[in-house]
Amino acid sequence: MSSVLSNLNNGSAPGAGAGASASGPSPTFSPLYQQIKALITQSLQSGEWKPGELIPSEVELAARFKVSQGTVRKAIDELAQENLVVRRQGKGTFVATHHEVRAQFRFLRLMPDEGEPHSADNRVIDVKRLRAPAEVARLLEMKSGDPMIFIKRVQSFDGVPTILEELWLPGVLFKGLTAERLIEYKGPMYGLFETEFGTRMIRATEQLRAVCADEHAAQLLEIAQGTPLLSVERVSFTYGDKPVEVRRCLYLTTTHHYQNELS
Amino acid sequence: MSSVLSNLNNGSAPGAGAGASASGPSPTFSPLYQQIKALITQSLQSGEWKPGELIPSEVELAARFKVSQGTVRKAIDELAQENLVVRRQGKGTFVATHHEVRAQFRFLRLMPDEGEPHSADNRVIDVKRLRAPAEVARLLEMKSGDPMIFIKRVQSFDGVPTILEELWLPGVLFKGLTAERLIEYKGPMYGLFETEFGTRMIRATEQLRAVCADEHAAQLLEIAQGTPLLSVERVSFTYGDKPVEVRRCLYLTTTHHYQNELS
DNA sequence: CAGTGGTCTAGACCACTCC
DNA sequence: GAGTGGTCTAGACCACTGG
Repeated sequence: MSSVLSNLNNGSAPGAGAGASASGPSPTFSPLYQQIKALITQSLQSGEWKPGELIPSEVELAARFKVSQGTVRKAIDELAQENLVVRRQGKGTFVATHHEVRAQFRFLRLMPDEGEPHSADNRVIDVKRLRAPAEVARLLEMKSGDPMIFIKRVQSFDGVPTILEELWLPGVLFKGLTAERLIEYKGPMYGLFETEFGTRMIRATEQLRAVCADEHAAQLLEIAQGTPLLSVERVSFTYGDKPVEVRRCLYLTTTHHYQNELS
Repeated sequence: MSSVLSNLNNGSAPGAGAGASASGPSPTFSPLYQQIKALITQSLQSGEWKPGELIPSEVELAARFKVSQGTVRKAIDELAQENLVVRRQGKGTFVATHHEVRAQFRFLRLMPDEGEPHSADNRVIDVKRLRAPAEVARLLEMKSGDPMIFIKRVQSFDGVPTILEELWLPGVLFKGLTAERLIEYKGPMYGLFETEFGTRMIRATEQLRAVCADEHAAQLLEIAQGTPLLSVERVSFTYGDKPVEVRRCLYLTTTHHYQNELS
């Protein structure tokens, strides 16, 4: 009947209301739409519906979960708001993907002071297999010394080197990742991760600081040592709030700036 | 009857649906709940309900606007999401205010690298009446030379000068603002603006860059000239997306960082 | 206890998209 | 036209808050 959900609709009329009922000392309850949301998220995570694909319609999901369309709708509303899915009127609801202009700029806040953002051209400096340093391991909730993939690259805009990035990825999740794959791949790196390695970045936290370019950074960015740079340390998370990427970026902010909205 | 709204409910059954009907070449339509949202926003802006106060209940608003409670609910949902209003179950819906811990950190993203954020102590350096420079006027959609209030202050954490700010405010809106008022006032500056001058900051945009401390900044922050600083240029907006503050901050990021969420 | 927001349902009509 | 998400209603029960 009521599937696995803690819904208690039986015979009688409409009106349900989740929450505790008379029976059972069950400790925690969550609203029905939250449970639906969790179920849908599971299907997304498991790859039952892949990025870019259409998910079942609201009516179909309502039937599957034996709840009203309104409840499914509220669940999907929240998923859409968290950018896990995208609603398109008349078409349906799609799994979000990093292969869209739309999603690109959520994770790249560096904008030119004037004019529209150009696409960067990427120069891969290095791709190595390394052991996780203590700090990286801590941030990714792994053990120090676990196998990792380390990537260093420089991004240029209009031929001007502007971003120097160093990434750490869990070796287990990104086994076949090589410099060649990175170089030949067209499009955003998170798109590559998503389609080739089945790991989709959902959200990230960043810590920003102003620092001076050391000799190494100065050389790669072709600037004077001591030039002020914007340091951005990012931790990215996939489904289930699992951290899967540590990234340390240095942005040259002479003709660009980091754009942020406080709302 | 149907008030001022473009709702077309008459006699018949339930089910309404906004949008164009047979009559009239009316060009633009917006959903009912958007119109309700706009009306509520007007009441907030006009000061009919002041920050911290309780607004009428959903049922009361539904009656007033002659729509269903669900429609009012959707309008308020969006207002809550935009932080214009705060819902409290069992109590009611309140006008958001800057006099809450909750609201403080939305507009101050600088966090200590370790430990909990302390409250800053503020040292007002200067409060002047000036004419708007071209750049400030442009950002605030005013005319170059319009009367402005200029504020310069330094904020310290644990006795360490960390933030140097320069603010520009429209003189018309902040007439009675003096150094004394700023100094004697306890609590967040946006709280002062809200209660004393009736201008509530709703959202802001920030542009971040890494720069070097010039002589002036170095002196006030008690650091060496050339120290890298995080430059944050903010424009704040009040109701109706009207820009009412330009702020240029310099953050010392040796023991603090600018925290950001990408989601 | 009454009043508030929070959840859930069922059913209606709408605008949009694609065939 | 059929199918999708988007809006709207009316009514039910719930959890939480306060007197």
